[in-house]
Amino acid sequence: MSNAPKENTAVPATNFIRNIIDADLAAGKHAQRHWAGQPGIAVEHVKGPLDPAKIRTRFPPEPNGYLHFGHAKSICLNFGLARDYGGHCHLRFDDTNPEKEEKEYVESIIDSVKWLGYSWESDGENNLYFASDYFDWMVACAEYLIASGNAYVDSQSAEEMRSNRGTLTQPGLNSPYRQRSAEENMVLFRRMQAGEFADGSHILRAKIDMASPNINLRDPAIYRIRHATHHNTGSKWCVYPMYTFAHPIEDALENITHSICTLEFEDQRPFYDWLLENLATGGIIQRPVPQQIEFSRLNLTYVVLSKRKLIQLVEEKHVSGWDDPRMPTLVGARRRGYTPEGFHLFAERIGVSKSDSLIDYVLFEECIREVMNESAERRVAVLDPLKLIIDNYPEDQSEDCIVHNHPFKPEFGTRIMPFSRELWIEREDFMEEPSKGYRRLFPGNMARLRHGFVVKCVGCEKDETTGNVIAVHCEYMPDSKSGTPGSDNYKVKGNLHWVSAAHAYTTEIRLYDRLFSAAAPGTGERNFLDDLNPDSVRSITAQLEPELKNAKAEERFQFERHGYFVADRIDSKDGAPVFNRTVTLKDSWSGMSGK
RNA sequence: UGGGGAGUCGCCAAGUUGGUUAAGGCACCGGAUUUUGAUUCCGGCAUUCGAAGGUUCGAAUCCUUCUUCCCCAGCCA
Repeated sequence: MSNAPKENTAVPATNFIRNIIDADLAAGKHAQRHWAGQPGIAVEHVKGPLDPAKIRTRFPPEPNGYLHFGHAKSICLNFGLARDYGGHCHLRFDDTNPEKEEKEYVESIIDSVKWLGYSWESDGENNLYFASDYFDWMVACAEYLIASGNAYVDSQSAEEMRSNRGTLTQPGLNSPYRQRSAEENMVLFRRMQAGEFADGSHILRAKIDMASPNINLRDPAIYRIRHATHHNTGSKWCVYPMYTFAHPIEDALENITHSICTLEFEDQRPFYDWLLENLATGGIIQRPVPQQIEFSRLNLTYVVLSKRKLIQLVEEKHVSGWDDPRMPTLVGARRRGYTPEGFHLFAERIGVSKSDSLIDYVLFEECIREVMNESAERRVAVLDPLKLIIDNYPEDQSEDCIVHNHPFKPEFGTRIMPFSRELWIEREDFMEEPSKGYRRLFPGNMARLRHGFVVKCVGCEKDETTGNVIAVHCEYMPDSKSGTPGSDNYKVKGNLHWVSAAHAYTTEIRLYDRLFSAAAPGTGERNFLDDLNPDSVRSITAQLEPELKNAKAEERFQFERHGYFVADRIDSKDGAPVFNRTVTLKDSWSGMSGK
């Protein structure tokens, strides 16, 4: 088998984040951090040995929805960096808002990260964390800020705060409560914690600069009152930290070295640094403090990734659910048949940068094909069946054809396909009046029934009323059987796939196409729903080779000349699989349809 | 008219202390092989780095001006 792909000799991908890490490592920036074996404040960590992890990154989803392709980019980045640099990547649930988060999402996120092939357990560490487990420390940090005069309790209403924040071009106004003493602030914050106040009546703010040109520095809210039940802490707390405040502390407690997030948090970085510098000065956390690094989020053509829009697709039933194979969620991708390895390749190929990008979906599809071309066994499926009758083949006879499971991987073995007088072939593989360049079946032409015999087309039968072709007739060449001596004496251009009608496994196949027909759904004034592709799924009844009856849920195959398919993990039964088309094969023949 | 970012081939993206003909991938276009019109292979594909000036023997890399796009005024993350 000579056409195996050559080894990938491409230079390893580099990017600005790797450059930063390379420089940090060369400078020994993080070499002196201690690690207590678990997250903690400085006094805990210093008791531990030097951190064995060269770097620590983290993937910090809020458990308020399902993971999508954008998260996959971040997951591959963070876990990939940790793997490549001898570090650890933590999976951390950023669950600081009790009203939006649910356990259901936690489970799904864990499943999806595992499915992508990553683990937060290694070297005796289990780095799965919940920000909500740090609430005691966060309160302590807040109280330190109060004690050091860097935070105060504001008693303005949300509306007053907003109007006093100023605008993009005008500075804000100091709150009338800004000058409260540290003692008074401490008492008030303790009473907030004790549940003495109603939601919204008071709020803890960092005391920075109401005139800052960076609005995030205009005394940002850091702790709010929320009388709500939290998925993890139940009703233990009635005050919850804001992301702005919580995230840097989570990173510091976990010894994160490189805190990688998306571009919209860039304006947040000065506060990130301000907070951590304060806490390090107070001896609460170790130095050096974590560094926030921002990269551009993933945008894909023909796809929407905003949570709001995905929810709308599900709730308004434009799709069957979060795991609909057309959804850009990871649960959807899994059902569709996309592979973790495909995501890895994709993440590697798209790279990481700070420029806003819109990646062509075909790039993703090509990654999937590339992975599946290597790994998927080949099978035969006739999607649009037309009867082929071999006139000179005995009616009551059948014979075995031995077929390789993979064209360039002999180790994948062989299987048997029964051949008989009546076969199913693809309707588009016959043309009574062939178009230019057509090399399949037409009266007088010879073609090979792949893995079987060469046949010569002798005519067709038509429905008398509709004029549709209902059967094609051929004569076969008994000495042309694939794998037998002399079979190559027949030089034919056309190669068609087929399934013995008497032996076929008849089942449902779902042909998926892109969910949206516009490259950028909902651009401008358009509603993204107006760009929904009306033909994004088509369910058909197909004739498959008998071997496919034994396919297990989630088994992937290449259906030759069609594409890659997966046995649906939800709807397949033992001995009765149904298939989803993951992606078509590339096709440079313009006459081929069915895409 | 505030602040923070980004503009290198159709789509991504290397390059960043200025130094020979501007990596690589995807797409695309040839051509070879092929019992998948798939795969594989071979070849082609930016005199130019948002624009205009300037510095220099020499600039995508430095300076100036201009321009386009993205983000920020939640007690969301």
